[in-house]
Amino acid sequence: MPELPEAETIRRQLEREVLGATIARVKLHHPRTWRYHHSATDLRRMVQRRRIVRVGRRGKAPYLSLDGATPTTLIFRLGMTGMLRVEEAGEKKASHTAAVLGLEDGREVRFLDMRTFGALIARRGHDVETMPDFADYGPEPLSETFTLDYLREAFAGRRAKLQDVLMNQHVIAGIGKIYADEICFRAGLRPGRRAGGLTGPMRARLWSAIREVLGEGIECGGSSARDRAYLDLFGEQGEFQERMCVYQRTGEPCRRCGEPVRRTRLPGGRGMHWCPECQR
DNA sequence: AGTTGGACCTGACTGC
DNA sequence: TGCAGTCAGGTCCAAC
Repeated sequence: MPELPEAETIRRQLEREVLGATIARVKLHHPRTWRYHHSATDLRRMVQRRRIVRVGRRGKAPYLSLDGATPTTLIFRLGMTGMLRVEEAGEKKASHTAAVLGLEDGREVRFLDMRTFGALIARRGHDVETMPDFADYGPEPLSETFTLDYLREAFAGRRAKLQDVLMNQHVIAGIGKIYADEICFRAGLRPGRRAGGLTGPMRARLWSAIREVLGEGIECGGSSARDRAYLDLFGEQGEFQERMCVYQRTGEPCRRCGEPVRRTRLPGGRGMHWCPECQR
């Protein structure tokens, strides 16, 4: 599923492909894609006939900064199955094409979204930190604002599970289930333990693991673990799944100690993958 | 405020 | 073969 490394891969590819291009027209095919707007027309008007002056990302969401009389930002909420493609206008559209941005040069940015958890959101202005989507977001884990001190303060008193807190976008932006499992493995910590109970050395290991694992995810161009998983702007798979140690490896030997990887699913909760030997 | 659990979706897979 | 049930897990929202 698209998490920070996948979103960053998309951002980098988009930057190369469409920075400076002008969006000539917008076609919205699925009503859930514009559900954050009063109407499809409202969203279309905010985005059409504008030039892309910056390609950014906050957490799991790539976005386009658009110029014009009123500066505007177009945010891509990818949800579970949202994907972006850049293709020639004549090329056959994939099924589940939810929206299309037609560029002046004849290419299209296509938004695919099988489960329609994703959305396109246009906001006035260019400062995403003040937008309701991101105002309460935690720091970018690969930026300088994400320090060990921040991690200590943000985790203090937290009774929720480590996995849940890692995935909480208000604590740290950009981590989802796949990378949460892999980060916990790298840090040698069980995803089910309470986040507030970590010792100083544990937090230091976790801090390093977050940055290492997400950095490697980006180097690999993201992960395409499942059948219908993430593909990049050109329909290509990422490679991080080949490096994964626990996610979706239930019963397979731990890459470090050989013990079978365990999967725990609490009633009502998400599944957690972890090594009972390597993680405490 | 923090935490939990359900709802939103569709397609692949499982078991009878 | 068919068909109900389960699972995938990002985000929002209601309830404690």
